[in-house]
Amino acid sequence: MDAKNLARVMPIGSLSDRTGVKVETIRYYEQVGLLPQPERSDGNQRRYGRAHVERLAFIKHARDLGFPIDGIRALLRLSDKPGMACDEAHAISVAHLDEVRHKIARLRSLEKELERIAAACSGGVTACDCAIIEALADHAHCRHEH
Amino acid sequence: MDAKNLARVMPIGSLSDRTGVKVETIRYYEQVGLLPQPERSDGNQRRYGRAHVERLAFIKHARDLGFPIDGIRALLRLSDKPGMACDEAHAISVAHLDEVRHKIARLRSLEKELERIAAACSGGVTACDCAIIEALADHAHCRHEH
DNA sequence: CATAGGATCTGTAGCCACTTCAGGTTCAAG
DNA sequence: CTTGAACCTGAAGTGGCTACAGATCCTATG
Repeated sequence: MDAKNLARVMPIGSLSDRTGVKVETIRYYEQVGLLPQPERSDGNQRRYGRAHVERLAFIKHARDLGFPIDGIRALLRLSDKPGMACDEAHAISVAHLDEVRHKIARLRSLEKELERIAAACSGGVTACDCAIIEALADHAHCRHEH
Repeated sequence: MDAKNLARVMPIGSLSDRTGVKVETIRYYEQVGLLPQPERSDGNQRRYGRAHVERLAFIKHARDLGFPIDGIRALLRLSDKPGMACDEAHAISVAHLDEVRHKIARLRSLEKELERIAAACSGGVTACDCAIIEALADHAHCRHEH
């Protein structure tokens, strides 16, 4: 019974518990227009329903996947008026995927460079003076672009 | 001759050109204590020398490698008093390398998930209603953790 | 039914690492 | 000497929250 009641007129803390999104973040999402303003209790506290849970779960999932707020706003707009939406949703996702791949590529070249730099000096005080700092001081030492 | 003169009493724009760091960013680095305050012209404009070029190049290189400002501050402190520094520099670099590797791992699992989601709907208007939006709405569909 | 204390409210400031802007001053070429 | 590019300061904006202060509300217990 409790669960059902909660589903109808949840306060913000319960919504937070259900979705794993912090209370402050929920208020932030409302402020920036991702979540619609919910009804309020007599004492002016937010009361959420099932629709809010679903929408916030959608937002959280997309954020976890790294979509920026603006991208999510676009996806939500599409999901509100379904039908024609597919092409556009696909484009947004593919663009995001592209970005993720670029980030991966970039980080991998950083990884290689950092490995090289860190290996140059294994940490003994005597051996270097200091290879890491020297490597950072002179870009010409690098074997990879960044 | 011009190059040598520039090397002695460069204005901020030339320092920017030489290092590839934007003018505003240079002033920002000064403000947060990464770059020492340079001498000023009679008209109160910054004049930089060779030492600044080197230090700024170090900073830029480290930033390009993704070191946070605080890490760079630490590395610079070490490079100022050489000798004992190596252990610490090594620790900072290895910690950073670790972080980079974590980011890569995380991004790779996002990549997989986005690939799956984007492939579910190839973009044709007719076929889906819409698989992407559905996938985002329900975390339970996911094949990977995130 | 009173009260205690946890949950919620608003509004503001802080985080990182810059970027942008407004409104002024200085410098160097012609 | 004039023009216009470069430079100056200080404040505000960016994204995506997080943290706080000080007030109010809600509900479980005595």
